[in-house]
Amino acid sequence: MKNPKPTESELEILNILWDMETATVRDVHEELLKTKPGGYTTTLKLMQIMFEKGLVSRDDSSKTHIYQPTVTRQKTQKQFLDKMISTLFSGSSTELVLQALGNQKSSKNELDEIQKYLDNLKK
Amino acid sequence: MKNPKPTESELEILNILWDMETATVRDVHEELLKTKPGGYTTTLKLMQIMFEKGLVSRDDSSKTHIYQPTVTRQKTQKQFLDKMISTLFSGSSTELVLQALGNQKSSKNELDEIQKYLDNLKK
DNA sequence: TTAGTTGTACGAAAAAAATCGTATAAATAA
DNA sequence: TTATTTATACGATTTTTTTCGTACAACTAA
Repeated sequence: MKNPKPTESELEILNILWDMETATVRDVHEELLKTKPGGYTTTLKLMQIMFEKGLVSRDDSSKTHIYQPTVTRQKTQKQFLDKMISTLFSGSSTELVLQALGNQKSSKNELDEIQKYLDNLKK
Repeated sequence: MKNPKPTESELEILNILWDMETATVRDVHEELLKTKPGGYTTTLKLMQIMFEKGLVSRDDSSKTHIYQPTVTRQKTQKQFLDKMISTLFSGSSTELVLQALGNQKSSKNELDEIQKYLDNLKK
């Protein structure tokens, strides 16, 4: 599979890897435990599967392997956004944006930032 | 379960129901076939499960049951957006909006619409 | 050296989701 | 009436995802 869509659990792990840049299974597992119970080997297995799928790479030169994400946060965000726009917003990113803006209200600063961005886009 | 998160397949069916307002299993199945192969009973089973979950209601007064979505497109959009914002955009809807705007470029008209919306929000 | 600790590999079980076959009842056509 | 078509119900199987137990190797401390 070229761009395998990460599963829910894999996404949690990717999030940690994106923050840490580089991490061992234990690092990731400890971080996961903060929000979700589970055994160490579960995390290990997941990361092994992610390695097989090519979602992460690893340095196995020493006993404790060191993992890195191979997909970027941005790319993955885009992957999920695109999917969502097509299946839930009939292909209209505008619809999604309006809905997202309506949902949680952003601060004035954030709105300004978006407007600035829009002005740029329009030029 | 109060607000069960529809699965991928259930979402496809909901999309059809949202468009048709009301539909039989056959209606839905025929529509599904246009984009995805599969047997009739598969669709039937899925819709039965959705009924059990409360995602759809049905009128079974005649032999051929007539289904309706019980969740709105909007509510479901919000449900998935919220999930996505929290797991993939560290809780920032602004980040998501910027990313969505950057991805596919919207037409000038759409951008205007968003700006108008923003102006309204800021007041 | 030997016991304990920490790590990976791997298979298998459990859980969740999707698919389908078969039975059967109701409607329809001949 | 009888055969055919068209539905639902429902259990079973398959597939995908998640979880975990066990074996074993490498490192660490005594």
